[in-house]
Amino acid sequence: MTGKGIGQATIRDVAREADVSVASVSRVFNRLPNVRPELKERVEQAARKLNYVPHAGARNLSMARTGAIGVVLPDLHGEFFSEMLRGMEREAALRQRHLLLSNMHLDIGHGIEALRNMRGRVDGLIVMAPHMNLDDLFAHLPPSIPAVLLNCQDNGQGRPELRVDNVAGARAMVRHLVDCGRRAIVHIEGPAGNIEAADRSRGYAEAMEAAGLQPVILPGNFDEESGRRAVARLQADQIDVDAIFAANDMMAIGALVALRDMGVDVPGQVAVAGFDNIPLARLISPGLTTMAVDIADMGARGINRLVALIDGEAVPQMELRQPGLIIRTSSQLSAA
Amino acid sequence: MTGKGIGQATIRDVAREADVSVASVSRVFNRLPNVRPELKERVEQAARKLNYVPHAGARNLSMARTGAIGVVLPDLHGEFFSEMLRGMEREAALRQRHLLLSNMHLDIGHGIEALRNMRGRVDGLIVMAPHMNLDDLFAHLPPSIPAVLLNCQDNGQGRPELRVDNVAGARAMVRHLVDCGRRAIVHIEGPAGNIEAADRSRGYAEAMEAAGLQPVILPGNFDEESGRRAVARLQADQIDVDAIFAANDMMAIGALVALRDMGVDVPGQVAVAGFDNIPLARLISPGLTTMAVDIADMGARGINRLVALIDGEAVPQMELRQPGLIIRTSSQLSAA
DNA sequence: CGGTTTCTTGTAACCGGTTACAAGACGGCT
DNA sequence: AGCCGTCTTGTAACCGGTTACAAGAAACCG
Repeated sequence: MTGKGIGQATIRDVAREADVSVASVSRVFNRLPNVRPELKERVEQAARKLNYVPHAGARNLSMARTGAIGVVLPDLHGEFFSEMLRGMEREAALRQRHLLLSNMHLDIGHGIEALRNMRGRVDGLIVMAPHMNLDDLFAHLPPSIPAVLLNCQDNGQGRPELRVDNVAGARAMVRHLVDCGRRAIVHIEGPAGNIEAADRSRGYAEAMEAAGLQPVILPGNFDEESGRRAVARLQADQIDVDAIFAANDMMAIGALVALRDMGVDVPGQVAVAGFDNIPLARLISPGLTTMAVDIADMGARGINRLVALIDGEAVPQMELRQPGLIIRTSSQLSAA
Repeated sequence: MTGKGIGQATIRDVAREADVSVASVSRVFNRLPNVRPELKERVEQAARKLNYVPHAGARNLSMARTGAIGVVLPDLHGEFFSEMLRGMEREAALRQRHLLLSNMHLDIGHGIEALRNMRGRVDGLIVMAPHMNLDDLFAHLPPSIPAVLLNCQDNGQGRPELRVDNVAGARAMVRHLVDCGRRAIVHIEGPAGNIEAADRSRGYAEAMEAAGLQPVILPGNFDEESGRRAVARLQADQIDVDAIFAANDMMAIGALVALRDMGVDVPGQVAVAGFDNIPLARLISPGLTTMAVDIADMGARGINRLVALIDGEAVPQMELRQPGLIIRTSSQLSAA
């Protein structure tokens, strides 16, 4: 035996110490009403003496309920995910649930393994996987585990879903930029295969066409650095531009910083806009115009739905949330 | 019976289906070598047919090991915690561990309950509680559960600890500001009762005294708004100031924004400095001078230590990490 | 061919709780 | 006193895995 100590007291130890049955100890700890005060006192004393703490794992097994929720995210970089997690945590704490983190690093085989590992560990799953096909993902999972999907691609499993209307949001942003007098509006796209990126790109293209303007799309992958690179590319290729609409705020900020370094005036010469309204968007200078998705709230609602689902209540199959335009300095009217 | 479905297949179902014993099924799933290929094939086929996924909870109970690590944080606001969490997640994934989140909202009674709830759910704990007395916290917990403390107050429990040398960092920052020619250096403090805030405040006061300068301390509580308020207070009270050293970056940024709104030139009239080097510090304009703590790395090392501890290896009792000065535009030499 | 070793497989106890069920204690009633 | 209902308490099965141990089969040996 290692030096790990004598192991912790179990419910049977307490029962022996208090000279009662395990059932009684269980009743005391679960605050069931039908237990004589004198006996209750004896049990509590014994538990204190042995420094007994109930073993949650054993409890979970016998009750077939863990009180935990599995959160499967593609990544943890940036404020987007931390905001989402914050919202989830708030709601979960409110409902006496824990959050079990698991990120699936792009690779689907790994993702499936991650999901299977959750069985018996959590009561339900929140899955945010804008970058992968969910049919593949859920195919290897028993269908009875409750799950709520956040910003995922279409799925045939009929699971409840929360989504942001990215197409409409992107359209609205283009219209705003046009209203500000911009014409040469360039879009920096998100990573390939990401459904949110694709939707925003589509909204952009549609709105540009509707306005009779020529769409110009540069590649990106949602991080600051790719926003920077896009601007460098614009300069190198001498592309005419009076507005940049990035598919998310981090890229917009990268673009902003790059433009600042190049001495280009924002919004004087070029307007910049993003998407998500991460906390940073308000703090950066100039303030970043963006489409507000209440990220934390979305996470919270996801948890909310999932808990309802776990408790067997009916939940709406799908909710499409409309993002709202937040106008800040970075898209002020151009001198006209 | 509710409409929850017929429940999932268990190891016994698979055993029956494949006409073998549960032990054999277990051996197949745990990849033990001593099982005849033909039998292995039969088990795998049965498992596929029943869509069997092992129940992690049951496994954990019988092996007395969960593969999960409990992370107890005081809050989830702001980039500091999300960076820390990101670092932890990275390291945990590397070591095939899950993270179970739990934040203790300031209240110690609640905190104790949160810790107790972790027994049987996790193999060990990472505790970051700069704002509460750990003796109280751990007194109600069996001492045998492994735990690593991050930036905590002194504790008599002799648990491994990781800490940032906040006093030295604050001193270094004051010296830097003095070197830049600043004399009227005001400190915006963190919340009362927070050990990190107290240490930074102490470092500030010591360094000011050493430089023969008069310390001036304003209250704050680590959020942006309190940085803003401190600046308003400075203006209202007509306090003479040519540098503001906030106890963390978020307050420094609040101060920066407030000064910007007031038309005060940074760093021309007033230098601003923070502490932590959150990602935002680099992006804001002017760039924020700050003390760099590699937050994500610290989280990762915490996990690393904890895993070693769980595995019964020896780990150093305490590590004091030195933060590094990052000079950005917000503290450029004043015109002299 | 019998004895020993090695490999495969199954039986049943165990992890630490919960809980259905039964039995005993007690009080109130006729 | 006898009967019944209510309240308290204990016994033992169960949740779904792992694993010590034993037994049977196969291989190897002299």
